[in-house]
Amino acid sequence: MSIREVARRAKVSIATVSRTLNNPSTVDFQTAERVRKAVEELRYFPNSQARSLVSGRSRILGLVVSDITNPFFPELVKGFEDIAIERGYEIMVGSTGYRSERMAACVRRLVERKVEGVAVMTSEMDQHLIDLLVTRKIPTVFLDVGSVHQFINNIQVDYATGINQAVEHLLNLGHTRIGFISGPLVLKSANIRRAAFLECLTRTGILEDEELVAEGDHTIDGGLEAMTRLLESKNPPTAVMASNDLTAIGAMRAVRRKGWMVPRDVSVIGFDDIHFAEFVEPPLTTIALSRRELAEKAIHALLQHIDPLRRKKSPHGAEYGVTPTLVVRQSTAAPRKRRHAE
Amino acid sequence: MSIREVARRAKVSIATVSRTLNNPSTVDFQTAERVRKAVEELRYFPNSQARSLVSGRSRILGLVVSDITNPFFPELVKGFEDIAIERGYEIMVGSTGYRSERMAACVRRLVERKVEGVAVMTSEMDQHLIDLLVTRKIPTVFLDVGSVHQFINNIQVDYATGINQAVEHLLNLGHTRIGFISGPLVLKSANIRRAAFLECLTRTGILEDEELVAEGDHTIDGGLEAMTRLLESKNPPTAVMASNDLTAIGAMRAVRRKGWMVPRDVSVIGFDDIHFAEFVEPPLTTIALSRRELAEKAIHALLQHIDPLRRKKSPHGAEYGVTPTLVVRQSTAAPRKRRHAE
DNA sequence: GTCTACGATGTAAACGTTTCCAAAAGAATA
DNA sequence: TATTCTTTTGGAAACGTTTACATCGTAGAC
Repeated sequence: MSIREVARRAKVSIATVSRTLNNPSTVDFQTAERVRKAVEELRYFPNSQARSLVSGRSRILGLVVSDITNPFFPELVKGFEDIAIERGYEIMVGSTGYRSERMAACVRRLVERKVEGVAVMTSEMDQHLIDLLVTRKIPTVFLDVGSVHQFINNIQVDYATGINQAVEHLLNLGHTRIGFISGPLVLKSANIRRAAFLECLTRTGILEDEELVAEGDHTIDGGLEAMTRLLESKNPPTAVMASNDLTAIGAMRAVRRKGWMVPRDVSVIGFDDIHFAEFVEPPLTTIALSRRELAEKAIHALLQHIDPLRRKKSPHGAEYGVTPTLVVRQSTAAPRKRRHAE
Repeated sequence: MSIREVARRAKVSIATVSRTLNNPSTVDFQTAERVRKAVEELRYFPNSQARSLVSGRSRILGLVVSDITNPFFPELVKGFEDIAIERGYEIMVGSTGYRSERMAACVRRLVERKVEGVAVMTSEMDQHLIDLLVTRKIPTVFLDVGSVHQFINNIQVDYATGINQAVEHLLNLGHTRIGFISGPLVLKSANIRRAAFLECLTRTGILEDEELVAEGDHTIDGGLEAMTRLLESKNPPTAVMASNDLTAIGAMRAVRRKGWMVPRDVSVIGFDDIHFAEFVEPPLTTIALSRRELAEKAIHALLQHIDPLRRKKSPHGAEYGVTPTLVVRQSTAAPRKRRHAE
């Protein structure tokens, strides 16, 4: 059961067993073999709690997401898990459900489990929770909403580039009335995306009309409602961009409900490129944000702190960038002449 | 940082601090208050590794899934997490990616972390891994593929009931040629579903034709391919049931590609009722398998073992049941007369 | 042949808790 | 007043590791 029994069976001390497991080069080959044999025979597995208690390293990374049920996240979790395992870490996932007390409970659990780093891939976090992590010197990486600091990293999505590609795509097709459906504006992250969209649309002189932007809630139903409102205006947009793919899918439904067709009557562009985007009808043109890349950057950022920490010189947090790119599918096309809102 | 500092600040022994945290009734109210104040001021969080090392209870439950990216799982994970947290446990999720060496690594990690129970919600597990868990007296619950044993529980999905409902629904609509697209037959779980479908179809005298059943792989593309094959036969089915929703969605695409329409030319029924089923075009009629219920049953089964274990009388494993039910949406309708395969 | 250095091993002290046991101090009983 | 029982507290041993330090050969250098 414990290292002691392995030691007894291999006729060595527990120290030698430990060394065989962690630092085989420091023990005689013959002895090591004997130990390994004993380990095998007893089916001994080291107790990681004891291990990390004494070594101070839990080898766990925390991942905080808002809602695993949101199709954006599973791929992120998967990437995170794959890479973490590869690097010898485990992950502990927590969903906040957008509720701040769940977020607090989640952080508390991570701290108690002595995670060596936390990736917060959801909307902002209360300052006192951040302090909690910082005072414990736990490296943290945020998505979009973090301000770089000691132990605090941030991954900044370069919205402008992706959105510009999309707008250009629409302009080339001949669109001039381009609408936008945002996420819920209570969320800082939704505001960031909204600001990026509007900034780009106004810069190209496209968006003059207040009527062309609506608020959704990052769900299909929200997108449907928002788009319905947009379509009710006297002069509806000929193309609409959405803050995420679910919203875009909802928007497409709204178009269809009105008896119009995508992309014939309205072009639709999403954001994220969730797996399903490829499989809706018509396949959704969208701005792809690679979850794999997000996961890679996040873990890289965390590890950057962890190893040097052992060497007593922990670097300052850093800013990382991820650039989304347009994926053209079939939900966009040249606009059709319309006389009126029929 | 540690309990010792709290003790010093509250001018008590560490034993008293521990008692205040775990068993407040055994310590004087005034003292307890003093301790709580110190805990608060120092922002002390107990170290769960030390805690579980000595108490022998990790308060972690393991959840093994095949692929978090498969839309069936996120809801399961969510339910599992919610309920576990509620009961004072954490969860540790592992994806196997259908690869047995990943499964082994996953189990190993769970064992090393001393999880108090494991839910294996994926296809079968090698016997030696099961033995690993059993000899360590770690309660386990399987989905469909487990054989009840000491410490081993199983949740049996009552496929017959759900499938019967679906077949009856199709019969009532007037269908007589009903096809079926299975999952990958290398997976035991896919075989179980397939057997249940075929058994039901042959019982009602519906399925005589080998040509009406095809093998998919539980993905959209697999469903598309399989359905395409089915549609190529001289006398294609007027309705098709699929082993899961992704397959059904793929099947619908195949129908559309052929220039036919769902449900006008072919009715389609899925299985699982993933969240997206409601949002495809047309909304998918499917046999709903509640992930929430699965999670509840799984945790219930595990907890059943864990608490009594402390009281030295651990019950034998048990069999639990979950009954899926038909959800009628718009992918099914009465068959249209057809002369030929056009 | 002695000295030094090094490689292989063991001993024991941590790590931060929980919990058993004993002690102390009243309170209740005889 | 002496005894017993509570209630509250502290001391110390465990839990299963890692790791600094000590020990002991043995080989190479002189």
